[in-house]
Amino acid sequence: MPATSPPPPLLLADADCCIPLGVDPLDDDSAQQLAHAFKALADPVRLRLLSIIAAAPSGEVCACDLTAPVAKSQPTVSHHLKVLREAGLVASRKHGTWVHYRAVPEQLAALRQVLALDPVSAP
Amino acid sequence: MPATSPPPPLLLADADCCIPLGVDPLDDDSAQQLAHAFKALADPVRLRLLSIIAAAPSGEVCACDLTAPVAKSQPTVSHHLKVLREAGLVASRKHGTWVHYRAVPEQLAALRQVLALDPVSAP
DNA sequence: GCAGTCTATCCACATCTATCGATACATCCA
DNA sequence: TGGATGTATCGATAGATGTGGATAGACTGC
Repeated sequence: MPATSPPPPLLLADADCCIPLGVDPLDDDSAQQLAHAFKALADPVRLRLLSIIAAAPSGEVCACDLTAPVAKSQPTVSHHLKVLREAGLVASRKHGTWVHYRAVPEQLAALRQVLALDPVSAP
Repeated sequence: MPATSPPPPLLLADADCCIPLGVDPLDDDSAQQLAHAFKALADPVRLRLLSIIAAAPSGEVCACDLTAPVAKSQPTVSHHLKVLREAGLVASRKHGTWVHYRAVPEQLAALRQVLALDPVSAP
């Protein structure tokens, strides 16, 4: 049923949850959002998928070219891509039968900023 | 039995697994190590603990002051601190009966570097 | 020594998650 | 229109993980 639309990828850049860890203790809500984002990175298959996508010269990679490098089944790769998409780390674009994935630099930058200890070292 | 010593915290800075994601696709071993580190960050309680430790003015926090802020039991907090310690994100120091925890900036910097897309933006 | 306190470990349990076969959906082409 | 292909979803299952009570170990002060 289309009553419940798919949850939009949470954009950390828009939230107030990206204060460097060393500056202010996290409140509970921010910690929940950040944990969700880091959870998407907490799997070797997803890290490899993200690195393949991010390192692509064209900036985009067809999903059909992602199953072989990670040596997983097509449903498994699709599941991991969904997790990365819902975490806002990648974005997808339909191109006929194929789906092309690209990295979202803003989300990666937001996570980098959180891992900083002082406010100045955050780019 | 003390035959098996506790595993040392894996130091990403010493490994060759900290190449920015956008530069080179990750090999399987590097992905495993990185996933282990990000897994430590993939829990809201651990993120809050790490932020409290990293934001401490003295640079250290007694474990006895960490149970109340996160509203978890002492065994649970001890477990999460162990995960952070084994991931190399915090270090501990015994001070009599108490144990003081401090953040490990090098490990956080290594993870930040991985989340970069281009080699120059890595500090 | 002994009681009290702080920390880590052990154990059990509920929940979450990665994985893959089967299948549905969407699109293209003949 | 029908077959082929790429992708997403469903269902089931094995393994990982968060949580806390009970308990052991370490240290302090009396």
